[in-house]
Amino acid sequence: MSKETLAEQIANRLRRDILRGKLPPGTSVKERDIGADMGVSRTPIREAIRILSKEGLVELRPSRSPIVAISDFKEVADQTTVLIELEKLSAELACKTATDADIDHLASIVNYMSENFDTIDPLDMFEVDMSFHTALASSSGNRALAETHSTFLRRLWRARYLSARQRRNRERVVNQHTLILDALRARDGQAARDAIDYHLWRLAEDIRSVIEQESANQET
Amino acid sequence: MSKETLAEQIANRLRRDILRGKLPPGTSVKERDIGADMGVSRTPIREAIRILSKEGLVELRPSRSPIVAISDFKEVADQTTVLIELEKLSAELACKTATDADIDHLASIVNYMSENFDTIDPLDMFEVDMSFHTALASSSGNRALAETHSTFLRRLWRARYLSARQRRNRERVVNQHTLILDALRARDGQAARDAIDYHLWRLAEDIRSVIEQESANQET
DNA sequence: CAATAATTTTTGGTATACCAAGTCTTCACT
DNA sequence: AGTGAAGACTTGGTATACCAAAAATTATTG
Repeated sequence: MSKETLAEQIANRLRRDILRGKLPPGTSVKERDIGADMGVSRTPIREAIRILSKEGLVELRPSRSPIVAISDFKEVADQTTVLIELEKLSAELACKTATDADIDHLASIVNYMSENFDTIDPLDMFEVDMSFHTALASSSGNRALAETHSTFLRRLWRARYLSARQRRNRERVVNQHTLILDALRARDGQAARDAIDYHLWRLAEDIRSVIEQESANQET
Repeated sequence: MSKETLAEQIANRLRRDILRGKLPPGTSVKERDIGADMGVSRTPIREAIRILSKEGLVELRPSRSPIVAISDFKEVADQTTVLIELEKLSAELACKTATDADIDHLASIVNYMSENFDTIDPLDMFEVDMSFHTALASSSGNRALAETHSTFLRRLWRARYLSARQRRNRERVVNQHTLILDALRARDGQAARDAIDYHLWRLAEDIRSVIEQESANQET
């Protein structure tokens, strides 16, 4: 039994399909078709589409089928820029407000990654990586910030997912996470900002290369 | 004739009522009642409520009437923190990307404020002030940033509105806007960040005092 | 054959109806 | 009078039906 509303379930399912690439960008999302597929009426589907629209995953067009958002290169770069800024702020705030439990939690994530980083499945590793950043944002104690951060993290999920798959040197990630954690432990806001900046800047580069490669393939 | 969908019109109307205080925090927003008042069915109203919920103006509760969001003090402070960070980023980016037209537009707003700041109605002045910040975010050339910024600006609308009404020294605002504009013209990203930081920090103080005062009244 | 007008179809927007899960009221029983 | 159970009512969630606008298609005409 699920306590979620139907619309939320549908939103979750559609979100997964979009992020995993089952519904590639540009695909039209027709209320009736989806409804027929999933055996539910248009109403909750409509609502689910609105949810995803606010998350930036689908694009609403007046009197036209919504489509899966096409993330052109600049769009992704822009979103990454915002994400970095939000996470830097999170780190800085977390230096003041993070509890010992918060830090322990982050440490355990880093630990897990470092101990398993050559045996773990890349996809699982990716999920763990995400959880580190989410936990960091949460420990800022600023709910609005954590939520907005989470939204951007989700929008960039696909790009990050693709870039994480092809990345070889995961050791780098562990080291950088450790740096962030150290700054947090030292309660050094500026150091934390710098560590995040450096870490995510590398991410941005990875994403850039993936997007370029993907759009190059699409031209073909 | 309006090109907006009914749901959007309703959302706009409800948003205005909430921000202007006609629907004070805690008021329950019942689909059927609103529908009866405005002579429309529940469907678009339901959708409007979802929109406002994503904007943080109303709070959805499982199996319960949504209520107008209660903005406790920390919540507003947190949102202000995020807004400041977003606007600092906007200013920094704008130093690189703003076109001459963008800067001219901002300059005209500052000009208008400076020339009319003792004759203009406080409310209109407030709207002009808002447009300055919105225009600044837009000239960053980062759509995701501008949209998120706009969301937070809107969430804080009521608090800013209240603080703007009681503020006497609007000259200060004009001066600070001029500083921001100067930094922009000089394409000095750091100076722009600092100018924004200083300007909005004052705003945060104003908001703080208003909220404290309001919640004090509410205790009575 | 081309262009355009008419029509059919598709699709989102809105209204209405029904249902289930709470909430509140009321009334019976101790 | 206090307590609790039953039922009426409120309210959000979902399904279905209808409408209008926009696309796509077909027909018509030069």
